[in-house]
Amino acid sequence: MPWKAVRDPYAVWLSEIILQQTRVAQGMPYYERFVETYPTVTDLARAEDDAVMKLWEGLGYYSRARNLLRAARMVANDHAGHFPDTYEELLSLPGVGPYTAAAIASFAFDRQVAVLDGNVYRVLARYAGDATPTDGSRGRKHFQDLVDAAMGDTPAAAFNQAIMDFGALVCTPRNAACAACPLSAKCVALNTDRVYDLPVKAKAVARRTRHFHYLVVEDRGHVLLQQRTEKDIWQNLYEFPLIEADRTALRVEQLIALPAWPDWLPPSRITPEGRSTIYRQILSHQTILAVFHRIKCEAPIEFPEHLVRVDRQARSLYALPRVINRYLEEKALTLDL
DNA sequence: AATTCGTGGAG
DNA sequence: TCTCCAAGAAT
Repeated sequence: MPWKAVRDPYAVWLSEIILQQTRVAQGMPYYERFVETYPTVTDLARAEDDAVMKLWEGLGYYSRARNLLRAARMVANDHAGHFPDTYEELLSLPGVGPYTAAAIASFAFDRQVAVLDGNVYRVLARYAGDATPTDGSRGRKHFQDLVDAAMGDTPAAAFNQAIMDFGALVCTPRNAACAACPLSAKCVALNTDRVYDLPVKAKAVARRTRHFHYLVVEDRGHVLLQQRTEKDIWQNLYEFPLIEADRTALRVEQLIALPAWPDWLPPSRITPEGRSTIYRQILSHQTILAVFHRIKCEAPIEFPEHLVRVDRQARSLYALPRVINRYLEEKALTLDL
């Protein structure tokens, strides 16, 4: 990884935020773009919210982007552009939790703290044959104790990098390299044939299905977008005006009758121009079924403040959820009709 | 403490 | 198509 030898706290922090719940291959291009666009934390602190969201577009878990900017502004304004160098102070930054604080403290400042991430859970649970559920506060405390003991006085930066690399390259979730593993003789999981039963997670993921009807309102060659502000998915991202319903099998003529139909879009002034196929977007806890309805405005309409009538710069300015971009790409629509 | 927050790759 | 889950954090 390009940042592996780097000790710059900004680079370490940025890469660790990007890699939260994210594969290296997926996060790498984002890291490159961020350091290129914002070489220092001060540069990032001066950025516009929408610009940072746009750079984060497609990476998911967008609270990371919002907290990234909040934290950058705290470092720039409250710490004179210098990252705090202790675990506790790092933990106080928005978006920096126990794992990330330990990673920055050890990699950037040589503090003697051990990281606990998905790799560490897996390596320790297997090696010790430990079936304590890793989700939940009790499991977290337990495995933190184990990794603290395992690290001992070994220099933290080297130990943390090594145990995570070991989990990522040898003791992998599937197809672990047990035959080549230097710990195989003492690995309890291997010697009791439980490698793929560990680690244990107590809870399973439950997904609910939601039905989104997007109104692609074309007004004299432009399109209307609105920002998501509710405490819900995709907060701060932009999307077409949305009507959420209980099913996808609805046409504009039926949507008009719903209470959720926007009052600024009078049915008398529009012409429905057909609906898209159903787009499915799977999130961690939801399945979104989205239908796009093209609607032509016959006469100019007035719309509320929270809507933006986008010109040809739209796609370079506004961060959109993947499902919106997939629709635009498939339709070869650039928003600048 | 339990839920919720995206997206994509692998099997 | 379906499940798992990836250098977790906030609420």
